[in-house]
Amino acid sequence: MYIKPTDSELEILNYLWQAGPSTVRAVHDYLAATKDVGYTTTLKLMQIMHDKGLLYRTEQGRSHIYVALLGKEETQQNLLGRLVQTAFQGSAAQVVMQALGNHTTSKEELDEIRELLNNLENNS
Amino acid sequence: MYIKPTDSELEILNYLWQAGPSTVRAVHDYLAATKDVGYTTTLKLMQIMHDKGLLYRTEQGRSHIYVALLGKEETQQNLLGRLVQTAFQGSAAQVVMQALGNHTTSKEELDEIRELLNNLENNS
DNA sequence: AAAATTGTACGAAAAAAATCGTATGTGCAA
DNA sequence: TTGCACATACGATTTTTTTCGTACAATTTT
Repeated sequence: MYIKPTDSELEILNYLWQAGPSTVRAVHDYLAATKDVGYTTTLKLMQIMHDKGLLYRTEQGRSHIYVALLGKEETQQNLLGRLVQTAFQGSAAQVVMQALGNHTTSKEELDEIRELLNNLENNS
Repeated sequence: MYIKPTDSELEILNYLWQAGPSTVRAVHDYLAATKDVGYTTTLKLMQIMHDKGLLYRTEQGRSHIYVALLGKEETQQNLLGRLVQTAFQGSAAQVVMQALGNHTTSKEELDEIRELLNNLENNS
């Protein structure tokens, strides 16, 4: 059974996926840029994530370096899958339609999707 | 600012969207069919949702009839939009690709998506 | 009419998440 | 060497969500 990261945890994971192994300080600076939060709050969150097995950490001098243990794509898949089940009655097509209809997407991306569509049809 | 329904609230909303105006009893029977939960728990949840403005209710004899105040599509859009932002860096195309790649979708649905794709491209 | 059933209200507690203050240790600079 | 900067640990609190027991009223059954 997968663990569902909370919204706060996801913010931290996003940073770690993008930045790679990081200190609490780095993560905190990133979070503090967009919201009002204390350093110890970020620290505690990351400690809890470590306890839960969401993060690995190693000592570096007198601070710690944290690494995400969940993969980005794996987590996206997990979260998307949940949403499909809980809010879209399991219909991926509905999700796709809504996603396409309500968010702007470039021509290149649309072409990419079209290609994927063709591949799917050929292999079924 | 939109209110994000919790997972439990979403289960109730799903039933109300599908069944229309319903009593707590009806909702509870539905929930109890798939999970172990007490009647007063469902009652309280619906009372809280009423307090939050997620449900409207009217008296019917000595019981209440509840109606969802959030629209289904509106809520789906809201939840999907959040996921796009929080887990997919705002890229709807990524969501589409993952949704298509990892869930089975019928030929009819794929065709429907393709058509939408064409419409999008023509109007941009 | 008495008893069982079925409904709401309400308080409280349990569980999960998020927040922060304080203590404490270590390295570095004045 | 004294003190400031900065790191973790940890406990406590607050907030949100979920759960349920108990009280009480109305209806239905026996």
